[in-house]
Amino acid sequence: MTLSREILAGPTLDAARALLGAYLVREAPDGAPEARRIGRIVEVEAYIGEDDAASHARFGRTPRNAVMFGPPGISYVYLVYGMYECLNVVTEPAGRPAAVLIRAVEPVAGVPAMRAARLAHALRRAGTADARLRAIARIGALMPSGLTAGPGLVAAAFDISREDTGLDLLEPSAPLRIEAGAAAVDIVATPRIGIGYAPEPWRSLPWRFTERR
DNA sequence: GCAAAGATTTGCT
DNA sequence: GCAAATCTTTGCC
Repeated sequence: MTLSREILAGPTLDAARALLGAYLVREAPDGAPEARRIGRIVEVEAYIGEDDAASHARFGRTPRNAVMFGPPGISYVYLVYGMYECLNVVTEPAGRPAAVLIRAVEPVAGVPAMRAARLAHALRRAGTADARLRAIARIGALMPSGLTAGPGLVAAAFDISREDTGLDLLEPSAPLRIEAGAAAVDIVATPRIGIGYAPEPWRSLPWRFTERR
């Protein structure tokens, strides 16, 4: 199934599978092609409805999650643990709160820009000179895939923040967008990460999708 | 208004 | 393998 508004408007589990293999694209602020960042989406999680005890929508509509109740294809970015931002793609028709969390991408283009953004993010948090040196060494040594191997890291590498909430990710001219790519073939479903607070059966539902490597 | 907890990542034991 | 870092969001008084 190739990515489209229709897919995102449909069942979120189908949308999540369709997002695997699609490209996350961040246009450079100055439009320089060599600084455009592109990543192939390789790990996602689905959050479906107000009944989903792991979803931000479990409290009903709130100021933070309002966009989840809106139309599909829109971005929802939230701050987690006071430190990292995470990008979601809203799914299902307006009125039904659901989204797909982008947990990891495989860098395709713009690796230097991703590394620079990861470093800038880390340096903003580093208080001491020693911490800054460690960050430079650690991030400088990362393989490209390591730059975007987690939801907070994807956001850091692509300069995604809560200000990016509400964008239409399917709009071809959007500065941050998702483009169709070669669909993932071999998909593995496992329980979602970091939701130990949720009771069963939510905690164990296989709503995390990765591409078998 | 206050307190608790969190869709994570990193560093140290 | 575990705890700290860090601050917003939400529930409750």
